[in-house]
Amino acid sequence: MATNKPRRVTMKDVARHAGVSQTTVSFVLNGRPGATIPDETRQRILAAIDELGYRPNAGARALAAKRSDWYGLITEIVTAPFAADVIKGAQNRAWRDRKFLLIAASESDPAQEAAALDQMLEHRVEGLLYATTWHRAVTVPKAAREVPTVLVNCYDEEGELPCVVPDEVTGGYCATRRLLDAGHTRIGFINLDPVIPAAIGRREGYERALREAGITPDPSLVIPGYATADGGYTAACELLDRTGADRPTALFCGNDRMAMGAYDAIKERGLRIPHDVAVVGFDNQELIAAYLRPKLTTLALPFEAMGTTGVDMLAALAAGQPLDTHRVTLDCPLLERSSV
Amino acid sequence: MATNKPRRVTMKDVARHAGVSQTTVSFVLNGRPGATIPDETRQRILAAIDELGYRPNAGARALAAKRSDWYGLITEIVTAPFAADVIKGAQNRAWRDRKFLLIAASESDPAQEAAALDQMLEHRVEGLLYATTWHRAVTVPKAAREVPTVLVNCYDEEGELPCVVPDEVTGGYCATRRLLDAGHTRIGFINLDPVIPAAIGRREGYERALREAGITPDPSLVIPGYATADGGYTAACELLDRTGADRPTALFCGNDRMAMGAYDAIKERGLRIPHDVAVVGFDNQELIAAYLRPKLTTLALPFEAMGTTGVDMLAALAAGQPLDTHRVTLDCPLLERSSV
DNA sequence: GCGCTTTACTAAAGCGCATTAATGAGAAGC
DNA sequence: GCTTCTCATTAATGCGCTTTAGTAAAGCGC
Repeated sequence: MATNKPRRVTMKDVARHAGVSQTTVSFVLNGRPGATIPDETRQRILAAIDELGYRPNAGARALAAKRSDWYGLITEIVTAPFAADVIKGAQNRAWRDRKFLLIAASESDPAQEAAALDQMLEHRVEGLLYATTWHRAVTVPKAAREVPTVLVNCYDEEGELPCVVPDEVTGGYCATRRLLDAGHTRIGFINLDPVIPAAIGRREGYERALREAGITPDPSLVIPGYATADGGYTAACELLDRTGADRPTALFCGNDRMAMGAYDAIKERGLRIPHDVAVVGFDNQELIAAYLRPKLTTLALPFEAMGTTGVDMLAALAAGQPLDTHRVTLDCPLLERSSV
Repeated sequence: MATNKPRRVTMKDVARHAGVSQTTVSFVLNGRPGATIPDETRQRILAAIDELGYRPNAGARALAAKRSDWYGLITEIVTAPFAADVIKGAQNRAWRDRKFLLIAASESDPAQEAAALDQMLEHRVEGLLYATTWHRAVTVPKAAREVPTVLVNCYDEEGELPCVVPDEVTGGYCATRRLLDAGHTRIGFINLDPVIPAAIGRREGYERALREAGITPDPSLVIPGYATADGGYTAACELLDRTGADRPTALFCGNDRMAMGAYDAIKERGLRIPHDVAVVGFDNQELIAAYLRPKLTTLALPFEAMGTTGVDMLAALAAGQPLDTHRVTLDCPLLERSSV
């Protein structure tokens, strides 16, 4: 059933209704500099637009102006709260610049990712944001080179593409520093998988903070664990079952889920948080951090800020400006709650 | 600095390179039925496309074909995990139909919402999905009437717009039924704010399940609470502090956060889950439900399914087909864990 | 060889807009 | 009264594509 479409109002209709040419309408709409339009005419045109309910056709405009006003955002998994924050940040900044975000989830499937990328390029995106849920090296599909691209929360091995990533070192430093400031000197560090950037960077920050405080890092206090509550539980048990002065009085956990497990281990032993053992987490997962008892002091990854910064970098690149920093790092803010 | 753009390859370039007309290239690309194109020619054209790295221009295509292939999705808050699931479902289904999703967050700000809607209409979306994070009545901006619109997880008071919502009644029924099947006869119901659809529907289901089991619902067992862990804790205390046979042996909680609070109240009293008190939650918030001890049996809201169904309804509407159901309800699946 | 159909292809119009070059009207200058 | 200039406006072109209305050539039956 071809439901005879009512044919949308076009600029020409507006022009006729206002008794001017289509060009004049276009000038009014785009605030053409160099074209002087008396207020009387402008009002007449605006009135016509209003009366007819005219809406510019973004596609036609893009075609004629050779600007799409689109940015593409490819993210691994839409569902992850992390990804959502990146989207939020990017979206807000993009709309501010009157750009639109074309969002696609790759769902970690290369085929789907390639398809998404194709679609974006066919929509003539003026730039591409490529975001991951966890900080790591990625291989970006070649097609992405056709357009300015910024990596968010990841980087390419070759270092060819600009990126914006969290400052893991400073994150580890801040967490440790917070515990040192609270008087702790034996600080256990339940780290993530030691080969990933987060684990490497945070450990570096952890050790730096200790050295600055005149403490020689004790490698036996750093143990890796699976990034789950169980993993945190197991690792915490190992640290807490040491005897006497050997036992840490504070734990810095690789993420909030691990901190959740650590809480269990601590409580099981009749120890109190933060009196006997202080805990700092990482990730600031609201549902965990804010609802654990006591509430968890943790560091947040700057997802939203990475989203906005990514768009800013893209805007610069798309405008042909050189970036002053090829690799931007953003701080991980410390969120004070009650576990230290 | 106008970095002289290299001018993209167009269909005309492909045509020239393959020694055919632009029309023929178009026919090949669109698999025109009725046009017969010998394989030899088709291959020549495909080769040319490949060699030149041609990509169709989606905007131009939309303009000429008068189809945008866009659907718009307006959601309250991108950040909420709920919204992410709707996006995921809608996105997947849309891509399957070779449609694209233009996603915007209204962030509960009417001005931003209106702006987003304008942008969508200017991009000539062929349909609109309007989604909320919690099931309720909404007032949709008038402009949405310009295009087929489906409400997701919400409805309009007038009942004019088609919608897809969770079946709260069946949800409440299933939860209660599960507890009845486990042998419980005094089931406390810590409900959400009694005026919202979720609370009303679930209570109806709760009472129906009881009656079916030959139990007369005891209104004193139903108490509303704030939708937080604290709210759940307070309500649970009230129920659990009743004496003897008056005390419920099972709790059905309005959401997982409230269940989390209820857990605390139960454990505080030295009662065990599920032996002394069984608990069923709602929402299936992974971070809570899967990590509570014992893991929480809960119902999931069908966000992803609502997303896909919404797109399906939109597709039907956009094709001019009548919907067989104006108001689609989707079941809330029960997720068995260990709290019953 | 004739008319007819089928096959393989194309010219041209136009989608709704931005943009360039141009034009007519009036004001200013002499 | 004439030119020159500014102001307000527009005709016309084309962005890259789809689609309609064709046409030239080949194939076929008789």
